[in-house]
Amino acid sequence: MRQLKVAPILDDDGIERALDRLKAVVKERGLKSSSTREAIARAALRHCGHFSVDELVAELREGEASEVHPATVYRVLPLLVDAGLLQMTLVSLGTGARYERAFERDHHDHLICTSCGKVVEFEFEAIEVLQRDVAERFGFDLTGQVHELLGTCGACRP
Amino acid sequence: MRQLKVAPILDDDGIERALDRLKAVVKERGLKSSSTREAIARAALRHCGHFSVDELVAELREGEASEVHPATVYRVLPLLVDAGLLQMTLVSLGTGARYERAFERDHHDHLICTSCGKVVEFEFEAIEVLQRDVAERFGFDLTGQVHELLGTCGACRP
DNA sequence: ACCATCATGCGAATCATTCGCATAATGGCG
DNA sequence: CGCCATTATGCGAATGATTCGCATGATGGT
Repeated sequence: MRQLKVAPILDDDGIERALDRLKAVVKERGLKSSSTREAIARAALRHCGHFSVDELVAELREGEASEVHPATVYRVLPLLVDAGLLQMTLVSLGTGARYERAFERDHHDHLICTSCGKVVEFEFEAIEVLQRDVAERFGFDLTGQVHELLGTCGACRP
Repeated sequence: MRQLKVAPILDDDGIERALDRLKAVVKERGLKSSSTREAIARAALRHCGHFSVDELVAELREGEASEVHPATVYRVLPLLVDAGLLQMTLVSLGTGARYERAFERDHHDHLICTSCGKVVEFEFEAIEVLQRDVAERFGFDLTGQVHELLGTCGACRP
């Protein structure tokens, strides 16, 4: 088990690789390219931590795509998830979806303090092995998972 | 690891024990008793599987509490969760909260087919041990968790 | 019984997300 | 290179779950 540092920034080459992957998915589905979608992908990939749709929209408006409409972002994000660029996280907090980069990044789970909101990211291969065992045992093809541990951190306890 | 059958019905004695626990929490927080809250608790505890807020409201309207307002149910459910009578589940499906009984029931996780919606409940002590390890390692007091495995079941694959 | 406090019903308000539609961009094909 | 079918986008309205504010009713300690 190990705690993960903040995810390293994805360098320019990494971004290109991610966009290539996106293009592949776009082609495979018979979709068309679009600069807005690419801008959304770039803005999302820039992030090191978790971000909300609103934050992403705000950043895009400041920068490359001053006209993006939230609806468009809502339409594009699932595609980025399918392409493996992002994953949805912190579902258990309930207040709107949050995303984080999944491309070229170790898979990890979250430990969340329900009192102060602190989030610890950890990677624990042993758990993943067991998860795969479960899926196999029941004949499932594992495609995703939500695994969030909720509790009270040391600082929030008397 | 073992698959769980449908949860057994909680018998009358069990329901009384659950209500006692609820009363204890109510007292401890300086709240007051109420027949509506008890009716909501009873209706919720009757369920063997997962249920939505709407379903619960509908049942209450048919039965013991024909006047309950959804807002009240929304207010009461978190208390029942805190008291350990219920837990929120199937968060990853996204469409509104679902609950299930947690009182006098083995803890378990869910394996969900994203294609047909089938849900397999399983209990896997080894995973829980590791979860506790993680919490301890980071100084957290574990109070809850969301653990849902998503995939495609055998029947939904070619 | 009295009174402060909590619980409830109700409808309006919120908030994230989705939809419908009109318009713009894209890409394959002639 | 330009046409046409198809996809992408912006926009604002619609949705759907959940929450809020408030007036009224129930509860429990004194």
